[in-house]
Amino acid sequence: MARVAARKSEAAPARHPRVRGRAGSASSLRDVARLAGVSLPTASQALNGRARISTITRKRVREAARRLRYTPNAAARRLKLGRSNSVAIVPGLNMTGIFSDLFYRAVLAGVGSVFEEVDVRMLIAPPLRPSSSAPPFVEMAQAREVDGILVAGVVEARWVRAALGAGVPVVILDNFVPGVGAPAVVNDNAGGAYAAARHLADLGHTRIGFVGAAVDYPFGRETQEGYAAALRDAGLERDPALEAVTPVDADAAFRRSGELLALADRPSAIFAVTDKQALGVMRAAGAAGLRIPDDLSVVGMDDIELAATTDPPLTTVRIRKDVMGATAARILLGLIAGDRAARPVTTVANELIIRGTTGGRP
Amino acid sequence: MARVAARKSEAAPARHPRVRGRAGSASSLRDVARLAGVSLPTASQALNGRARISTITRKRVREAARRLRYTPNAAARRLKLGRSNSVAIVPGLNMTGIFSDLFYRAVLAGVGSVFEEVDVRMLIAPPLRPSSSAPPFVEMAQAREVDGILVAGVVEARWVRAALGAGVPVVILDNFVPGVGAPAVVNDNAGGAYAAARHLADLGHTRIGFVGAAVDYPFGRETQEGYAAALRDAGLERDPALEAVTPVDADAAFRRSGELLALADRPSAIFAVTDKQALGVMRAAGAAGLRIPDDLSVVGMDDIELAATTDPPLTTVRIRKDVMGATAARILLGLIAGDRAARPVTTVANELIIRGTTGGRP
DNA sequence: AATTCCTGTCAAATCGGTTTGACAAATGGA
DNA sequence: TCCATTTGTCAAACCGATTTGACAGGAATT
Repeated sequence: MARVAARKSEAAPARHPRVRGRAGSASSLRDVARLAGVSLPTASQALNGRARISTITRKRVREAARRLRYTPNAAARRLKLGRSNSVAIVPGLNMTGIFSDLFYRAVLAGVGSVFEEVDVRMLIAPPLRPSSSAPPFVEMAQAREVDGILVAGVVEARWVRAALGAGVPVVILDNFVPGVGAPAVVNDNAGGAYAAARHLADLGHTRIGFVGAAVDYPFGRETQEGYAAALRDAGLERDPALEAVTPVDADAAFRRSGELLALADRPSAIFAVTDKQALGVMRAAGAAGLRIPDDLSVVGMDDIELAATTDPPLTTVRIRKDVMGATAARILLGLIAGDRAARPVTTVANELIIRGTTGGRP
Repeated sequence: MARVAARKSEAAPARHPRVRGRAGSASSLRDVARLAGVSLPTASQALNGRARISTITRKRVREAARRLRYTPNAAARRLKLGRSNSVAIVPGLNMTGIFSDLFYRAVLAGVGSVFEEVDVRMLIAPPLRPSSSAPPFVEMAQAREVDGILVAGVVEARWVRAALGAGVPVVILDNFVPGVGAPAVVNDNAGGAYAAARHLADLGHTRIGFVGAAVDYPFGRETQEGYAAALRDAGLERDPALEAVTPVDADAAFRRSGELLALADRPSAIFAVTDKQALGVMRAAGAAGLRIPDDLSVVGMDDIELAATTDPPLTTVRIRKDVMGATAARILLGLIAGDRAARPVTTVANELIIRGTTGGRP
């Protein structure tokens, strides 16, 4: 029964010499150890530098690793270490996809820069859809496929809880889910709107129009509050006739602001809560024969790329999306590292960018 | 020396009852097997359905798995199976970041839809930078961290070779690297330009201006070729005075096309190779007092979101970025599955979208 | 009743690393 | 010279799954 032994490939040099470089055959630590003439654990230690290894041995192992183009197998390392060194980026319910949303695109640029720096992988999870079954990111948490989860936008509380229950930290971007242990990073919508309206008031405008967004969402509500607070602080009366709520796109804003401008006592300035809407306002001004900023001042919010190239360039409140993203990423890294004391909500301040669409009262 | 045995946790029920549900303690297959009263391999088989397992046992195991919210550990499975079920998306040298580029954003929407469907994870690799050391995606290949790589844009041939050498297939989007075994998916730039110019010729225009891009890149060269071919086929002479090359942005195009329109024998139509440039042309027309399409026809290329909302809406050649992305993804999946016969280059056709900026010759 | 064939289950090996602890050799101190 | 350290290496255990093959016990066949 000579068939018994000969399990270990050590036994005999096999029929063929070892096939190296064949497609699909990465070299393992075992190969490195063999080439360096040391045991497998020694090779591991030599490369990772944890234990007492003689300089000469370490050098031999390093050289062997280099020659074999050795790269540790990611799955093996993850299994042993219990960390995946990667995070999931989850497009929220309000997004059509991570790549299809202008706002999140910018936010994620900030996220990416932070994770790249510390060599953490970013996994794009499939976008959330309303559904009764667990979304993929929950499974990813339970499978320990990721060390942390960053949700961008709207998400159901129970799924966040499920992920946290699996021991995987979650940070929520641009949205706050109360009563769940997940810290959030949001824009200071109220502050931004305040700055915009205040800027117009400071220029001497007394009839300041408002093109807002639906108040059922935090964004719409908060910007309206900021606008109202600015008027109050400037000693101005709010006039419901000057306030409009429209969907967040240029066409809708074009139509509604046209009506505002047709008023006998029309506004001399308009604050639109998004640049897209501001673009619509500008078009409406043109259609009404009003010059900007001489006859009408306009302020937007967001600072989209296009804002700098309109004619005249748009004064706007810049939402620092990259900062939001980077902040969220850093908080998540902290939680992964074991921090327990993350603030429930971190608010990122805006920046007023004064360009050419605002001027003194005519 | 009673300390000897008692390694296996089976031995004694320890001081505390098993801590389940503690944060960070996912349940393993061992837990499931124990709860179901079967051995570990039996549990595995029961869940994966490969072998002969009695219905009753299978049911018991399934139930146990459900109760424990068992999800197989991703790293363990990957290690054993030798596949990671994920692919890397690599932003090419010409991109500032995967999220910062309008073009690739759209392409990646298509990529994402395909991979989501088959439950393959998408890893965003750090953007390439010119450097002598191996970019991250090569290491990811060598570490078998991904099963395949999708490069979007410009990439150095040697790094592609390195990844292929590690046995990981690569597909290149929007660029072709000759002499490397990586299939490419590109847009039919020449065909699109041909369609645009031909459309103008068919409308009766004989002096058709061209606002192109630098010919050192394939895009610039191919669109110019398409334009030239269309004129030739329509029996028109090319006039160098009507052809301009500008950076791909609205301002540059605005200036250069202004010069074209100032010519005594000005063009009655202009084809700009990108929508951004076409926007500049439209502005130049406005500045020169020319009405569109009555005095000047304009065609762009790309079909950016904005194109549909200009005044009048822009006639353009739609680059089907989502199709490009989906095609590349499918080819990559094929290669991962073992296909050997992928076409070196797959060209995706464009679509002429006729809107309001083109009309018959004045 | 003896033999063959299924069925259902499990022990053991494996994927490729990391880490603990044992041990031999070299060094230092008395 | 002898004992106590220190230093360098390796054997073995482990992470959490999958898969092969051995082995009982029951059913079917002769």
